[in-house]
Amino acid sequence: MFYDFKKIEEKWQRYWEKSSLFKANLHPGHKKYYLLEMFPYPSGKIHMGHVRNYTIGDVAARFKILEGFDVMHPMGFDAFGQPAENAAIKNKTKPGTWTHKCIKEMKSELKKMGFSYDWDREVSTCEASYYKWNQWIFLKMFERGLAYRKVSAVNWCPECATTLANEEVIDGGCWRCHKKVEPKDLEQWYLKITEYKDRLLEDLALLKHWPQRVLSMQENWIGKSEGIEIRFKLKGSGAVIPVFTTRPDTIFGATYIVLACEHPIAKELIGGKPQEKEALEFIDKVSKKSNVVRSSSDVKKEGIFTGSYAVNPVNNETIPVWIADYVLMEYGTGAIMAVPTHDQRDFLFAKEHNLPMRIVINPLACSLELKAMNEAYEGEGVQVNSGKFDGMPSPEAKKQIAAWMEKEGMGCIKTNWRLRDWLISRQRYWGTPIPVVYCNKCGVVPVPFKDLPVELPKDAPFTGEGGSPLTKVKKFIEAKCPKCGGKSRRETDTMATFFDSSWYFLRFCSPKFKEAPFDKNEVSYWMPVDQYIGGIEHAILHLLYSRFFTKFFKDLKLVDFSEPFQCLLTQGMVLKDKEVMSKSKGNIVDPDSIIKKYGADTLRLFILFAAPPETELEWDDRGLEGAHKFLNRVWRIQENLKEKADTALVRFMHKTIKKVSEDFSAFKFNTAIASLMELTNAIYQSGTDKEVFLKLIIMLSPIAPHFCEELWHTLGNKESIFKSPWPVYDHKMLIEETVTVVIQVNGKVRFKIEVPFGINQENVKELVLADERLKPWIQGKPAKNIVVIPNKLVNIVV
RNA sequence: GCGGGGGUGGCGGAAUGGCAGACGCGUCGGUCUCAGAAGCCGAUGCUGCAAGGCAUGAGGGUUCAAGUCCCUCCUCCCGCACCA
Repeated sequence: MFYDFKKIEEKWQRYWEKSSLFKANLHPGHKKYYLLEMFPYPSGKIHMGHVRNYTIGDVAARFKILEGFDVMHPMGFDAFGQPAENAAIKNKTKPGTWTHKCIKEMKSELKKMGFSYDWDREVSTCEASYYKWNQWIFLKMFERGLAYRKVSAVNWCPECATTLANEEVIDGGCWRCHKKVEPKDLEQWYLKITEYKDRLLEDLALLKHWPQRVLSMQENWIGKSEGIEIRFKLKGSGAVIPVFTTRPDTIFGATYIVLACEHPIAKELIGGKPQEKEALEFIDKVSKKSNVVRSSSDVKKEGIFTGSYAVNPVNNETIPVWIADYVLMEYGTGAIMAVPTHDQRDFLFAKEHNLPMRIVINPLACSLELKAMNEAYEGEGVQVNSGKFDGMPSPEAKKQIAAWMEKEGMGCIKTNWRLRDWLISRQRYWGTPIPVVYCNKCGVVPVPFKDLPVELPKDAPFTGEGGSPLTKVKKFIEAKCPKCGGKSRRETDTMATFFDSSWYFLRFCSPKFKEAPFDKNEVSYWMPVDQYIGGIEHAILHLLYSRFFTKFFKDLKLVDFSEPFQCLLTQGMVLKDKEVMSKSKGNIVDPDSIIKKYGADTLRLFILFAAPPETELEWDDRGLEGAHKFLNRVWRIQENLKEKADTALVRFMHKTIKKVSEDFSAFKFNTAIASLMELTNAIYQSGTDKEVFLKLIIMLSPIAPHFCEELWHTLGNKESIFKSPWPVYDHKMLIEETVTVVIQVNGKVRFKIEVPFGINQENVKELVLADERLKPWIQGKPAKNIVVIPNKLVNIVV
């Protein structure tokens, strides 16, 4: 009664592996298709998120195979990272041992899903044969000044006892453990991603097939803002405070200056002033507040007068200099010019502290009155109180004032960016060693290329006590300086794991290549990735870093494209009871248990049918049973095949081929499945022959591959179903003999008529007007207008 | 605040400006059965006895025709954010 999914799935998984069906081969002149899903961290078990991500990818890959493409569909493991160290401490094992065990387990789970990976290309980032090239890339960057060391206040996660990149800090907390991140002064390695900021921003325009959401997130993150840096001279000393603004049109309304508490000149300014003690206390108080508290916008803006004054260069006005908590040292110059009338934050601050205001822009419709204002006017308008710019529209004044100020030497036009250089040092063991040594004589010395890889020592102690285990391995630390041969100390920090994943898609093209990170020929054949699929959580970090690396390789002339991923699909999350599945919520559905109960094909079918790929998917046990029921329904058809299918069914099949082909190409798997269900329903109505049934099976095969392969062979085929061509539809068969035309009166559907396909407009009109059913609706009134949409609809307006 | 994406039956979700709710789940009914399960067949937006009327977050507009296009507003989700 039920098909034996367990037997079938194991059988075909073995068959596919033995016949190397999914081995990607390079055939110059063929159409290639590189399909990539984000490789997983090997935690040991796959979860529903993986199942969804990889099922979407697998269907796309198998569809392209059937369409005759050379498909490369590789898989590997993002194998470095902290969980392995935690596991090593907990289980008294080694991170490597634990990781390899997890990879083995995870691979076996992936295989149970029947994914069409070319396992010959598997890479794991924790192998020296892989991370050697991380080090190679790092050294190439070092050569070009793109990898450098600097001391700065870094994001420190006390829980993970390591530093974090800006991108890894989310809401002030660590992206992994969510603990509050603290500032800490450390000398660390950075990658100069800011050198590529313009290209990273501009080339977003090339990514026509990326989701708008991801593009705008990247744009936000890079954060370009154009304006002018204005030089305000201090009254007395004549020292200059530079101030960045995007609103030069408001400069004549700048009535005071505000410094960030951390501004280097702040303490200098208050020195010897009557309010010195109070001001120092204020600075101290603010510095103790966390960034999260400081940046919540509903908090009252606090500040204190420094006792010093500056001069507004455009009108030589003397204006006070304040210190306040609402100005950030990290952005711009750490000092702002305050225009309370045209900036809401300045407005609130000025009201609070009784500071002067002046209107310099009037809205087009009315005139502002200082006394009547209860918020700042931030819109466009016409300049007033702005010297020779009075009467000019403010957008024009924005440009002209900036140009004039630059000419007069009052400031310079400048672009500010939010993007910061990428901090890659991590105080961890399970990562790629940064290939440098520190020599007392020669300073920072890179390890020569010929000495790569710098291998991770296998015998580091895992005690769970603070600090990286690498700092305790004497043999590793003690090194010979490559320059002078003298005693030197090896770098014990390792690279952030996002380094590893920033180029793995290139390694897949030639996973065993020994001369370079990748073989240029293979890469020029397979790259760029035609379709990349993964979670939205990587919208910034991983995708931005991968784009950066690709541009770097282009500059090295190792690749000839600027963007690594042509099309991007970000699949939605799998929810249970409207919440993300998680251990802490206890709402996890384990894929393995579903495979045992219903088989992988049912799981694949359900997960594709329940929602479009991009949207969230609500897990539903009953929907899963429905999917299983459908497969059984298809299974039963083979027992009752007819000699010859009806013409109507054959026509419907051609329509289905068209619809499913289009839907698969557009990743609309849910509606493709709906069409296949309709065809199945039609077969149940009229019966079918083998020909039609085999076409149905081929169309279903990317989704339920084991199931379809079994039916395919049962019906007498010898080769794999994935060696057969994708069905083509016959245009002629799409044309029906008769069509149903909807008759509307005044836009409302009243009845329908059957007419021959392609009947001319006049004839349809005649038929309709003569129809008895029309009479009650028009009551003898003459038709004002008759709209005929051929083969579809007639609308009579009376 | 800025940027992006949504809001359609009891539920998941369909609809190149042309029959709103495909397909599935659920529910109800029938068939088969000693009985049940599984199959199979049918019904299922709301309202109304019916003819019909009303329905795509709210309100306006364009159009012969609007879930779809335009305007105003409400609301939810995501990202960035005292970013000057």
